[in-house]
Amino acid sequence: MAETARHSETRYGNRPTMKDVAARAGVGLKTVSRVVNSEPGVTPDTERRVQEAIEALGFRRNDSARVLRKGRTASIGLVLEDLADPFYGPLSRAVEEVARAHGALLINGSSAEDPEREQELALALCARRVDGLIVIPAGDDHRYLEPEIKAGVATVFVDRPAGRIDADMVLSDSFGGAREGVAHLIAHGHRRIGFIGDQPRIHTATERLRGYHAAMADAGTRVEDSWVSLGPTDPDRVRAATERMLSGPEPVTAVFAGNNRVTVTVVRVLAEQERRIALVGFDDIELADLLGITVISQDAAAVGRTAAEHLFRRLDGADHTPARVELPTTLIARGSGELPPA
Amino acid sequence: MAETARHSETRYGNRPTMKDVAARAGVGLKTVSRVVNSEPGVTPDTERRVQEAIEALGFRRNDSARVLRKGRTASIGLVLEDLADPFYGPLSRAVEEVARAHGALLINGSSAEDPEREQELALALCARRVDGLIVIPAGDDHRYLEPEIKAGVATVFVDRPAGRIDADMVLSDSFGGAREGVAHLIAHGHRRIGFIGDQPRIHTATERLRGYHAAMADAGTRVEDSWVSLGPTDPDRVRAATERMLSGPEPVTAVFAGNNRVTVTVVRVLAEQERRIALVGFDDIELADLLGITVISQDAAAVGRTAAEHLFRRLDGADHTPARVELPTTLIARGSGELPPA
DNA sequence: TAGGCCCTGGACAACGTTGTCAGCTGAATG
DNA sequence: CATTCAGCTGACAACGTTGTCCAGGGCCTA
Repeated sequence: MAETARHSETRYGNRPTMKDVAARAGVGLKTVSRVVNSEPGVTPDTERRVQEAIEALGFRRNDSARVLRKGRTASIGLVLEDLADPFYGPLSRAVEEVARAHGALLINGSSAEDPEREQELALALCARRVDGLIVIPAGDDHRYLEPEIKAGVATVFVDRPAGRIDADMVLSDSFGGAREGVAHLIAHGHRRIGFIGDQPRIHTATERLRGYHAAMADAGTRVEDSWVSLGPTDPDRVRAATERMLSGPEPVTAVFAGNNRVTVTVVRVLAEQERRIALVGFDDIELADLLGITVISQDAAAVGRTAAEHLFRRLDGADHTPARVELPTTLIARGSGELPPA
Repeated sequence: MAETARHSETRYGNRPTMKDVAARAGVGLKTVSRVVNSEPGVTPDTERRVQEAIEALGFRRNDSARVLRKGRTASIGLVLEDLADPFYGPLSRAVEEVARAHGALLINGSSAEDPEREQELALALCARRVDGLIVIPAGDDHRYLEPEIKAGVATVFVDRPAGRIDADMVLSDSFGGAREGVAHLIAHGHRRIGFIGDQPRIHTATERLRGYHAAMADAGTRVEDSWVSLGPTDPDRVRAATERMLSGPEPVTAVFAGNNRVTVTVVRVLAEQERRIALVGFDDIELADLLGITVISQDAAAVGRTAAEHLFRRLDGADHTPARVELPTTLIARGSGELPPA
């Protein structure tokens, strides 16, 4: 007896279906479908009757059934690292705007920099049959997406390259940006320059480190091991790393911060110092202008927009070979990067 | 002839179905279903054969069909104002975490403060049959959601109250927070205090204004019309409003900023002034500690978490009457709010 | 007035999955 | 050796929608 009760409660409160609407309006099922989809071939009078029935019953089309029938979901998935990160907010929003322009919804999730969670999320989105997928890689092996891509899920990797798979990518010029930033410090007289970046398994982290080394090499400047620190970007570690560089036998006179989270912490630590230490950070930050922080800026919104547009171009049938787009960065001088060595 | 070609290309690259897997593994359809859902009653040997077929064909379950059959989508919708706003990032992330803990995906969209777009989005999510809906209202009439709520979509309104409908809400104490912030300024000797807030149709904006008036009245302090400015929070308008208050016949000595966007712009304008103007802002901001900005902080993550937990409690069957939760705010003194009148 | 055409409306199958139920096999039991 | 039972397995319907196709009726024309 509990059987039937449970049943009727479970499936979303017994929502009315087109069949119910049809019955109430005294028309055929298909006619309701035509009205709901604004298809031609329905008399104004019939349409009115159907609309009234829809109104009265509180009917709403079940898109799951629609998707099942049509094959397209009009939705795309976005797997990013952390929705709460100020870099990804604008990126996500830009993707959403493009999706909206194409009549698609956005489903997104955060991987929290965990490769397993990235995979889990991406595959869950594929199971929902998103038309396309934008992934900010946490892991470095994306072969698990091969069947999906082959099956037609338009996929674009963003911010970091895909691993062991040939696919579309939209990246920022991490190497060039870091190189320019460090060269900027060198140009202002610095030689002992620290680098604090993210974990080495993250591509952008190693690219930026590579840029650092390139700039130092360009200037014929030696690099001490103790000036470089890669690892998780939680405040505690970054703080410790910064303080270590500032207090060693050969203390640095400038720091290059590998991303926005690092920059924020480094700024705090530097504010506590007596010496004025120069700083250039990768990624712009809100209010950085007021704090006078010199940054290498990458346009998160542009990255997201580019990726999404690329994705929809793919969906619209263009099946050129996988493309790799690299967007330039901009150095914005605001003071902290122009301080002379102390 | 193009007919068949178009057809076969359209539906997502002819993905394999359970039927295909069954055929390849030489088993029945239902057995594949059992394996995919880890249901009991399958011989290890059979399971292996099925797994191999799945592997070989690159099969992935079609969740649309599953949803159609089962009635639950294991996903919730979040309609917010702007994903790129630093207040909503953490909120969204908190919702996501709770959803994840309940095995649900998050679909979200930005209303851009447009009531029509809010409705469009919310209803689109309902058509996808999300199990629950979290809405940060842009409009002030949510009767359009009545049939959905009646049909079983667990709905929670956040940050601002629902309009003309009885539903669950999770709010911050805008009135109390603003009152405390303004009282703080008064306690530090200010009498001519400006208020810059969002458009009056936004509930939190008027609540905060009410708090401002309450604090001023508490102190028996007169309020000039020219000290109050409500409107869109784009930098240009806020800048103009701020400059007007600072240059009138009775210039203010302190400003209360109605939200984070306003605060950011006001900080910029104040930095250009010769006089030191006191400031308290509603919402905390990244790096506000370094800039010494005193704020009324509301915990965005806590708001999101509370709302999501409430939603899932609803889904789990608790059908108490609609609840209204109000979360407290915290004043964080950092210097800008403690400046004496100039 | 008869014939043909267009316009509207409806019956039916199909989308890919899961729930129900019945059949089959092999082992355990009388 | 017959019978029962349990454990696997598969056939079939159903979920709610849309595409296909056909029927009926009104209107125009010859």
